[in-house]
Amino acid sequence: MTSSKPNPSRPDPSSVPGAVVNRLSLYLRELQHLIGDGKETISSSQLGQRLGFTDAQVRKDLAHFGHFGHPGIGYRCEELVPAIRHILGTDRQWQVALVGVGNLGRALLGYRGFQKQGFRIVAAFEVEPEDVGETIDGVPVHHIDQLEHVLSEQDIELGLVAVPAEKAQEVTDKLVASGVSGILNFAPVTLAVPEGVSKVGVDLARELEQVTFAVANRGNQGTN
Amino acid sequence: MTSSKPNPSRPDPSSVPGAVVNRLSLYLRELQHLIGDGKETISSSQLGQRLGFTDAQVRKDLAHFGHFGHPGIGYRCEELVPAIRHILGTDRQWQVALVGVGNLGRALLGYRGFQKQGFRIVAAFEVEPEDVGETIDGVPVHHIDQLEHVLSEQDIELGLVAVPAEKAQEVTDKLVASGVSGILNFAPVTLAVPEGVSKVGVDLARELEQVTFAVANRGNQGTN
DNA sequence: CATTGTGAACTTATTCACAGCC
DNA sequence: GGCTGTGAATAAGTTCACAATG
Repeated sequence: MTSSKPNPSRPDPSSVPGAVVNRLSLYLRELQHLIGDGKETISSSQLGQRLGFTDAQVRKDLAHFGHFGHPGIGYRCEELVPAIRHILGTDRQWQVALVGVGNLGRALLGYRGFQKQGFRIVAAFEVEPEDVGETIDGVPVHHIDQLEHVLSEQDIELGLVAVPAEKAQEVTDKLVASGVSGILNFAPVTLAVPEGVSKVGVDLARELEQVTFAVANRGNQGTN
Repeated sequence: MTSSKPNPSRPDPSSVPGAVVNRLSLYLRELQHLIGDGKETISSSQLGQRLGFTDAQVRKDLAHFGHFGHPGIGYRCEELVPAIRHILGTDRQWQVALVGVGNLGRALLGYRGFQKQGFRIVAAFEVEPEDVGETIDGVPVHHIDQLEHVLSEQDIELGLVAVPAEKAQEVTDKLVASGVSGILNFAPVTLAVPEGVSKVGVDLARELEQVTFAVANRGNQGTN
């Protein structure tokens, strides 16, 4: 404990359930759309309605991190967006490395959504000699053996793993050894990462399986 | 109730929590790797260990759907894999339509992981005239106006939405009108779908935000 | 007076622990 | 002896409901 009176804007972050963080990023996305539509404030019930949550859920989630609302008014979009970005850690730029410039890797290099949220892919890596040396969407493709060297110079904190399943763990180990602290993994394997390194996995076939389960068992409207 | 004695292999599927289904597909993936490695049986504790769950969790999840284990032995991989595929609905082929052959759409067309799990993208759609008529990875690209027509002939049940956010709802409405019953959405918006249609959203920037939260708040090992 | 923030009630999910089985 | 399936116990997450508030 640093102070006797708990600071409402910075509660113990490791006690926050993952589901809350997931919803937080959903709130952020929706708020950004709302701002685009010129809306100035939104109530917890309106926001919840758009995303399929209750008003209480929205308020509780946000209350984990501070007092962002205004009684009688709701939440001011322009105020809440930077607050959530701060919580998520995206109130600054993150430099990202990509490993694997196959099909998916190339799509990630061109994906605009990353830049919009402050992510910049600044280096890509491959084993295939024919891809090395190329520049794709402004990003230089290095040989994978250069990974540690390039990362040591560029202050890259996040890694995208877009290699075949068999190579994913090996690549992950290299990223970790090079000091990366978070990984987004597109290979269909569960990666082992050391304590202190975070990872999230995106497996497209698994996502579709969630859909087929719901379809085969009629009426599960599903995760966002 | 259809019978007095509850059938253990087919419980009410809509009562199964989404988180269970999500883990189920993770079990499936791991089991498929295990078979590839020549392992014949696995215990709930071993399987749990590999994925970061408790043994009880694994057993409870599977017990939702039937009696798949063998006391003293564990689960037989070759037996459990088809059982889970049946539960998830992937014990058959699913025909899939893709809308949007930009960056991401093209990557999806070439993605091998879909085919491995029984998904076949059989038609793609675009607005941009220069892409229409093309064949990418063996998949014909039709004009979006042909969507309803093509889908009516091909028994396509799932749709992949890989268009810009502004067009995603419109495209979704068309897919739904054409009889699709499940949607995997890559656009960074929350889609509205009618009752009875299932959807799952994959927002790459949001996934990365889950990583940055964990990194910015040290030690949340993260999903998967 | 619409709307937040929040304890208390409730619901859902996870883990424990052990009888039953191979 | 090793391991499952499961009811009971515990923990976590969600909703209710209402006092506080600009």
